[in-house]
Amino acid sequence: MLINELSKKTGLSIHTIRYYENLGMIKGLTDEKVKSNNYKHYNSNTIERLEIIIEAREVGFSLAEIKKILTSWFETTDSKPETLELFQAKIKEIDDKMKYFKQTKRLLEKVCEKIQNDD
Amino acid sequence: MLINELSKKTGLSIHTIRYYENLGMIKGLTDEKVKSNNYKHYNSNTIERLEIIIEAREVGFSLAEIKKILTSWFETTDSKPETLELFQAKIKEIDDKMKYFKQTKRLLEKVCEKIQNDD
DNA sequence: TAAAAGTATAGACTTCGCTCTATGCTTTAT
DNA sequence: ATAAAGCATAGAGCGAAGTCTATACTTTTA
Repeated sequence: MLINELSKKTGLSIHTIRYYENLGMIKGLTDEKVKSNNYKHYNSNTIERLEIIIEAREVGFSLAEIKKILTSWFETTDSKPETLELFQAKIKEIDDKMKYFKQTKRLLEKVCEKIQNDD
Repeated sequence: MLINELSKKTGLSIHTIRYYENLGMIKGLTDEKVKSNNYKHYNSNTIERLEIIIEAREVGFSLAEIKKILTSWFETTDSKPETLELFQAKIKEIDDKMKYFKQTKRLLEKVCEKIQNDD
């Protein structure tokens, strides 16, 4: 599929997809058989990768961090202990953030109660 | 307490604290009795506010949004329905983000398993 | 009393993550 | 065959959230 279809399937703008491609987070391939253009083709793996990007950026991970996650998940075969440690640290980060989420949610709920009781 | 102490108690840099003060998210008071300087004094309420800021920015809320939360929590007495709706929407946002958190956490756990099994 | 450290204000600079514009080539539609 | 739409690259611009620097005054310390 070409970039337009990819954009529609993921909900990301064409500009954003190209931005991620420039950062090396996804990769389209130009069809060797067609030499008249250099249009890039994307496959279902690209969609998978973009969905992971969307999820992880919601969590607040930087694009650089997300790139590492993608590499370890899709490309790397070696099992470096430091990579393992990195991701274990990320899991801990998520758990920590969950705490902030729960606290902030509770605060917002209290704010709502306060507003409703001020009638 | 002066800004240096506030910085140490919250872990935020003096620059960041001043930045938040310029945005109107916190407010220090100059001691009227001391006219020779205009040093600002902060109290425990400022610490509370900064702790809320730290929590909520982890959640991904913008400083403008956080400012609204602070105002509703500490200052406002009126109960506008649109404010209530705003915060209810924010609570929903948090719930949605929680889903992404769980998915990303699961992915990271799988990445860790993959690394460990590749031995 | 002189030096060092703390405080305030203003504004420049930086990074991140887009977003948009210009230009030019290719393909599709009429 | 011409116009419209799609694709690519390069680079400019932007808003958010800091971060840093310069300058000047005040307070503390030696």
